[in-house]
Amino acid sequence: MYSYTEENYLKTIYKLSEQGNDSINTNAIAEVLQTKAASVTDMIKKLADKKLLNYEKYKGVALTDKGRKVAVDTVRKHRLWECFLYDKLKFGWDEVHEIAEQLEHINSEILTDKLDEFLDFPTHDPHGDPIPSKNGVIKKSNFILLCDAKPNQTLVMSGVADHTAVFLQHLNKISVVLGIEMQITEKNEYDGSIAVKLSGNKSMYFSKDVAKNILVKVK
Amino acid sequence: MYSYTEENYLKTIYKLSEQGNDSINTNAIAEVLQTKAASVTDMIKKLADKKLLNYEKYKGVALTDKGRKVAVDTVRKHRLWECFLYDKLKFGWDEVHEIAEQLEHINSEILTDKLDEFLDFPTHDPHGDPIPSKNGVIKKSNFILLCDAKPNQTLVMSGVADHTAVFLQHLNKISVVLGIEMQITEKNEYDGSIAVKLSGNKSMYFSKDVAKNILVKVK
DNA sequence: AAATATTTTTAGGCTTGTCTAAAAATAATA
DNA sequence: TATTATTTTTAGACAAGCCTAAAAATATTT
Repeated sequence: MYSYTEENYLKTIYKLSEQGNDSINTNAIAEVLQTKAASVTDMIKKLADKKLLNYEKYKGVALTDKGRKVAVDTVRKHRLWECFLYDKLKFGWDEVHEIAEQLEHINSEILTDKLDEFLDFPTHDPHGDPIPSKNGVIKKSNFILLCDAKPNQTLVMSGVADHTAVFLQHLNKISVVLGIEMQITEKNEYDGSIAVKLSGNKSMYFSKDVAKNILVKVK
Repeated sequence: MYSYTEENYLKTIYKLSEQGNDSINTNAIAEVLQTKAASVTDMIKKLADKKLLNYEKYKGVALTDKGRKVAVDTVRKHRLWECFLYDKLKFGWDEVHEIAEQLEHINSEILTDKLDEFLDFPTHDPHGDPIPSKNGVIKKSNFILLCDAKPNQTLVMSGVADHTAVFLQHLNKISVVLGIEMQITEKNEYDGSIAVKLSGNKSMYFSKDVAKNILVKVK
C-alpha cells in the first residue's frame, strides 16, 4: 500500500505533532529521519499529492485523517512487535525498538490481528507506551513524571519519557522495571533529586535527569 | 546488508539451481520474479560485481559461496517465520508463504536465533521443507513421492511438492495433513490413481495429480 | 525599518530497480 | 548450411528517494 519510506515520514510527522510541536517544520522531520531538508520537501509534496497530509509552502504540514490512520497503524504494529520481542523472545527493552523499526512495515492486516491475539491484546508496549486499537483509538494514559509526583503516594513505575537504549540500560542496571512500586520520601529542591522507598523498605535515589524521564501512575 | 530485491534474486537463483535446473537462464528468473529479462540482466551484472554470483554473457549464472550463503539464510528465515505463523499464530499452511515473503527480509541475526529457539529449533517448515541450520547446512530429507511409493509399507505424510495455495487447500479439504500415516493398497496403472488405507482403517483415493505432489517417508 | 540569520524551497543530479524497443547471440528448423 | 525463432543483452528512459548548491521566503537582530 504505502512504501517503507512513506510510512516512516507519516509516523515521524505524527509523533512530532503528538509531542505538542504544533507546526511541524521541515528541519525537525529531517533531523528525526536523519536526512536533509531538501529531501523532506520532496517527500512532503508527494504525500500531499496523495492526500496524506496538508501542505502549504513555508507553512509546515499537518496530517489528514487518512495520513494519521496510516501513521497510527504503523505505531500499532511497532508496539505490538515490541511486545512480541520482549514477552515471547525475551529481548531486553533496550533492544526491541530497532528490530520493531523493521517489523512495523510488514503489510498484513490479518497478521497484525493474529499477533495482537497471540499476545493476549496488550494495552502497552515494554516501555509503557499505549498500543493503538485496531480502529486507531489510543487510550490516554494518566501517567506523570516521577519528578512531578507528590510524596507519600504509592507510585507504580509505568513508562519512560526517554526511549534511548542508554537510558533503558541504566534503568536495568539499577533494577527499575515496569510495575515496581515506590513512595517518594524526599524531594531535594537543590538538585531535583528524589529519594524513594521501594517495596521491602529498600530505599533508592534518583537524580533529576533520571526522575524526569520516568513515568509513574498514582496507585 | 543486501537489499530486499537482491535477496529475492539470490533466493530465486538458488531455488532454481536446487530444482536441478543446471544452467539458470535469464527468462526463468524473470518468470519467477514476475519481471522482464532485461531487468534480470541488469541485476545479474550488479550481483556479479558484488561477487555474489558468477556470470558469463549468454552462459547463465551460478551462485558463489558468498551468494549461496545469503540465499540459504533467506530461506532459513522464510521457513522459520512460516513455522511461527503456523505453530504460534495458527495460520493455515496455505496462508503462511505470502507473509513469510515479507518477514524473510528482516535483518537481525539475533532475531533469527531467538525465533529459532522460541520455536524449539524446528527442522521442517509447515510444508515439510527442511530448515537450513544457522551455518547453512540443509539436512537432506529421504522423502519420496507418494506416486513412487510401494504398497504395503507404512508411509508418513511428510511434505508437498506443489506449494500453491490451491493445492494446500485441497489437501485441507480431504484432511491430508503432515504426519498422517497410510499404506498403499492399490496402484492403478491406467490413470495413476492410488488407493490407501489410513489409520483407523479408513480408505482414501488419490488421483495421480495429487499423488505426484505428496511427499512421504517410509516408516 | 534595514540588515542579518535561519529555514525552506528549487534546480539539477545521482543510485536503485524497473521498463520498452532494438540489436546481438544462440538455438532450432528447413 | 542457411534461415528462422528464441533468448539474451544493450541502449535509453522513467519513478522513487536521496543528495548538494543556490535561491527565495521567513524570522530575528540591530
